[in-house]
Amino acid sequence: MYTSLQQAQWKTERDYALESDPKVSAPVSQSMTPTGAGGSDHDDDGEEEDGLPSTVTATTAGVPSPGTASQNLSAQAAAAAAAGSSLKCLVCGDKSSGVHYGVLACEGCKGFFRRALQNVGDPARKKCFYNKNCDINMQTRNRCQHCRLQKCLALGMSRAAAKLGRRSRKMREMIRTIEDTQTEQALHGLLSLNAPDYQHQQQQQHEGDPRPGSPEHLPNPPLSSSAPSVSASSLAHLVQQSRPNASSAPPVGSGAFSVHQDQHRNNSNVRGHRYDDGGSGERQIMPAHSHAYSSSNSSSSSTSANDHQHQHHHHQQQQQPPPPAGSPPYPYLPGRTGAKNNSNGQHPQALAFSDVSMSGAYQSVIVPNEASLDLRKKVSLSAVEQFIRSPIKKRPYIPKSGGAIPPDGEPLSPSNSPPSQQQQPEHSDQVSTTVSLHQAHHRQLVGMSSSSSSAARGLGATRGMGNPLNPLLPPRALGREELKLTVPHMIARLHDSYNSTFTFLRSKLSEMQVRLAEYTRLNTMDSMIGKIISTHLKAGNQGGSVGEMCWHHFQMRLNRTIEDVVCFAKKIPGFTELDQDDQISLIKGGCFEVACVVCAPFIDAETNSIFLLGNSSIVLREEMKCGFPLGEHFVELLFNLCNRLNAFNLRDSGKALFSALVLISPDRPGLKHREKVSKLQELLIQALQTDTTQAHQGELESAGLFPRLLMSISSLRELGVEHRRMLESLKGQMSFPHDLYAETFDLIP
DNA sequence: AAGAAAAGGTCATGCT
DNA sequence: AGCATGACCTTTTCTT
Repeated sequence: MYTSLQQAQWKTERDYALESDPKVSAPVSQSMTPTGAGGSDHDDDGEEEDGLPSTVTATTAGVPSPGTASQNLSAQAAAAAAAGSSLKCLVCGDKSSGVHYGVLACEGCKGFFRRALQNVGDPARKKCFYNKNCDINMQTRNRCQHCRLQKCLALGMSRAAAKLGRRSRKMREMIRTIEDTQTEQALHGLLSLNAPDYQHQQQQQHEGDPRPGSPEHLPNPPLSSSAPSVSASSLAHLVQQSRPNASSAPPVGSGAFSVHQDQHRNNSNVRGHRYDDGGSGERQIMPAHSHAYSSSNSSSSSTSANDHQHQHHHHQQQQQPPPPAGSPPYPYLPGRTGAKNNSNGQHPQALAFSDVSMSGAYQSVIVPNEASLDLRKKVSLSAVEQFIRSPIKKRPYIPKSGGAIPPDGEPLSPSNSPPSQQQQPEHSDQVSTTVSLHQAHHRQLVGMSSSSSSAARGLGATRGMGNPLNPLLPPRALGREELKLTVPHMIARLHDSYNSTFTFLRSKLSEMQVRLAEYTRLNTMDSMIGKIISTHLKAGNQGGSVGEMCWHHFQMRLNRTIEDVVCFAKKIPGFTELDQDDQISLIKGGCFEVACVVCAPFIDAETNSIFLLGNSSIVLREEMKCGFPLGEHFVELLFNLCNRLNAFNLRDSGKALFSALVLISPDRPGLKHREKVSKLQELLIQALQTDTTQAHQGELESAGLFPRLLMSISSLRELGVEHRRMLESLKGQMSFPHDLYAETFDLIP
């Protein structure tokens, strides 16, 4: 589909001119002269740095195929009509030409990101001259390379993620059925994880080129390794022990929870040694993980992106307030792309995010004037356009967040239109999206099969529907059991469960803040003193490297969190109704990833450090890398992903729903009844979307939050794969003293 | 084997 | 002149 679509979208003014004459279907011959100079070595940098082999294209001075272009253009009209949609670039809102580097992107952003990967250009230009929160849309995308790149990365663009872009037609259709265009992009990673071909892909990775440190080519641990060996395991015991009567739904409310929790805690105490954190009596932190930008297999992007960031920050350090060391948190928060009217009255970029169009029926809403979208070449630009178009530096750009007055009296940019105006389209579209999801759910409830076009129909039918706050309630009376599986119930229940389960968060986060303040103050006084004290603070680290100390705390925290995850999982409505072996499979498969979500706040982007709960010490990223058995790459992924998750600024309810969604994945190995898990997952998706829409209503950052969350699931998965892979390689070389951890990850010899 | 999809290359264009 | 951009192209990889 994308082929025809992209053909339809590659229109320059020349094409429009040609189209005006229907007889002229062939493009002006622009014979590409293959210079043969090709053989670009650009990728070499990235490959060395990020450990990712780039796809080296053999540039055989190709023979231009004259027929191709003609065929392309002659098919344009039909293709456009058939496609019936105008997919938007998630970065800038321009017309997308397909999925590039894992993200629906236009040719411009594709090329931009490619050059970024190739590390082409002056790094100084990658600097943001504003507040690192520049709005990126079609008109402004050339103003700030830094923010554009950051947005690309935040959306999950990476060389490695590109592989997720190739999926079967069947898969693509399935995705489209489920969601609107924008969310489809976000679901991309999630659903592809569920797809059989994902596992196949993992198998291939396992068998494939094992390049150390390169998740893209990591030999994954055998999938069977994560399949549950249920019988008599302590994990199974945990699940069984506090398992509520499967025949009766667990009551909503803390009472029932506390019983389970108590059981759970008591049980923990029995294995008290596992929680011994060196005498502090505190639970330790388990570092989470991540990836500041790339989604899946982000390694490649992460590296090359890091390269950029490092260069970028090197420059910044000379001219601007010191940025955080290493990869800073992505400053471009989702919502910075809020709807705005640009000077041409063209469509606000936010529409790219809120583009719910699945069919041509909505295209007009998204792209009122196609021709106006073509901004390049030979078009005489208006003064305003020229102002907007001219790139980097000279432009006095007014960042949205600051709301500052333009430095030299320029008129306010369109980005400064009142929030109410900006958010209106976003909100309404989100509502529509939500409604379409609800309808899909309802179809399931009533046993209807969904067709590929049903989403679009549903969307059309419900556009403008009222009551945005409760669009998900099924329009029919529900039985008691069904009532339990409604979105509002799910949100309320999980919110409670999250807070009652991960009780260490509040106190430990406060402690972390105190430590961080102390740490920052000392570092400000004197970096050397700070370093010394930092090292001193790492008490209990006797002899070994900081990385080894982190490893100790990492295992303890994870060991403990696995229990919490079991507890939390059982409070997910519908979870205990799953097959018991499936419950264990889900927990085994997802506990690490949930732990990452829960513990992400203990990574601080500003200081680029992690807070160890066990001894309350602050450890810098670089310090942790030294001797950490899971490898430097793992630490990189961990920090980047945590920073990315933290940037979402999720409320507790959002974290709870997101954690649950991470856990309830029908692709986990060993599942017997995937369809049941799949249904539960779908409900969680709806709940998460509803919650993020409502909880972040009115926040500029909320635009695109939901899709970004979904996309980050693939990053989490990637980190989980890396975690298992590294454990596999360590298996025979060290002992794992924490039983639950060892059992969960099949480390027991 | 054919077709689809995406990566990567080339170069006209416009800006500094 | 040098550089960034993006439209259009070929090549490669994957799916059917």
